[in-house]
Amino acid sequence: MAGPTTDGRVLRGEETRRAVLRRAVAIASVEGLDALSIGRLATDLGLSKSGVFAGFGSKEELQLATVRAARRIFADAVVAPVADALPGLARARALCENWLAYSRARVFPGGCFFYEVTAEFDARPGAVRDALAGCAREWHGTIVEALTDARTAGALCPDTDLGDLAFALIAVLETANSQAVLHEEDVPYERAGRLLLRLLRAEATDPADPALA
Amino acid sequence: MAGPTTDGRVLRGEETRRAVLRRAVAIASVEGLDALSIGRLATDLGLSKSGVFAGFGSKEELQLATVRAARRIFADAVVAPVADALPGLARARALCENWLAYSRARVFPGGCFFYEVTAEFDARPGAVRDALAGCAREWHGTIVEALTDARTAGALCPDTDLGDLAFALIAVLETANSQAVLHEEDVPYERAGRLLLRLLRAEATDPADPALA
DNA sequence: GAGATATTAGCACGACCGTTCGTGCAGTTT
DNA sequence: AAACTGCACGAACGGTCGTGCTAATATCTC
Repeated sequence: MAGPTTDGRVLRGEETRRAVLRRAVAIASVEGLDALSIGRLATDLGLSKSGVFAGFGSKEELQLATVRAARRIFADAVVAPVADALPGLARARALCENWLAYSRARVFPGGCFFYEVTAEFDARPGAVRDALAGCAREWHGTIVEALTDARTAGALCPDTDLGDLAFALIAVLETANSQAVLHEEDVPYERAGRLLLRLLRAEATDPADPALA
Repeated sequence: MAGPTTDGRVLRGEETRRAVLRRAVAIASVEGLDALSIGRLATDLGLSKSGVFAGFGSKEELQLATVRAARRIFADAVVAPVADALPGLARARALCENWLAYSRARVFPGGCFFYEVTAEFDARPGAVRDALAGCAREWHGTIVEALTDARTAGALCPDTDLGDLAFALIAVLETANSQAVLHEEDVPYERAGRLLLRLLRAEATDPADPALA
């Protein structure tokens, strides 16, 4: 019945949960989800260990909540802004450019949260891995969707393998992030920008398409 | 003056060190270098904690030794076999194909050791990060060297940016590993195989070069 | 043989881990 | 005003962590 709760107690609770998660995504992007410790979060935020624990119920639930929080931040930074862009090729390119900007700006201090954390959990079955696999599929799907629109609109060759193209785009993005963070330099982002355009132009019906300017 | 030691005591020591590292690289490729614990290694191998500790002197030295051990395994699996291949384009391609086979065969149970561990440490300054950055540069250099030979031999366009090309090849390899491990499927390896050839052909003077068959 | 040396074991330490419990307090409901 | 609800607290639990010590045990040198 009641809409969003106005109970001051639960509102305060949600606020501390948010504060914990804000700190958690930052730590995890640098040191991984395993390095999240309840005691450390509590100390950092001036809370009690048991208070932090109670807000999530278990370490794994804290990790899952952290993944969800990161997903939201990523969506806001990378996906949401392309709503303005035209569908199709322009939107696909905007997604990639936004991604590079998101990594470059260190929206998460350790670079892309999902790069760090997926490498950490990709070989460890469990709820966290499943959640991360879901995020990866979602992002992959977002790109494929934009590419599909582009092909439907006639901007991409009809026989282009969209799965391969999306794979290649994502590969360029993630590697740019990885090398830029590891070596602390910007060159990888410049390489990625060039390669992105080449990959799209190679499949475009009109290499001089204004969306690829 | 004695060459390689024949002292049975140090030989035994080296053997247990090797045993520890064999286990360590396997664990680290799945769970990361932070998940390496001296007590766990000791239990797994039926040794005492202090025995394992004494063989390395500190946790960080154990991590560094693990990286060195992984580097050796990688070099043996991926780089060494291409000595037979002709230099140039054929060798560049062989490096990439060997890399895919190395990931696919799970030479390390968690997929590529360096993918896992580099993501873990890329944003954490320290000796481990430096060692990993060195390995990355070395691998990057190996590819660029092969590509340079190929261009010198006239197999690649003279104006090809070899850095960009090496970046793209590595991007495809690492992403294949990442997605294959995360989703437990083989499709990424097939995509990578196709994309590899496309990338090389796009820069080749003769797209029908037998090295790209 | 005796004695030097290098690898391993046993044990203890302080610190931190995730988790559980009982309690206090602020806000809501009646 | 009284009863109830939900968040946060402090203290404590059993474990594991990395790291020091001090023996014990092989192996080498003489």
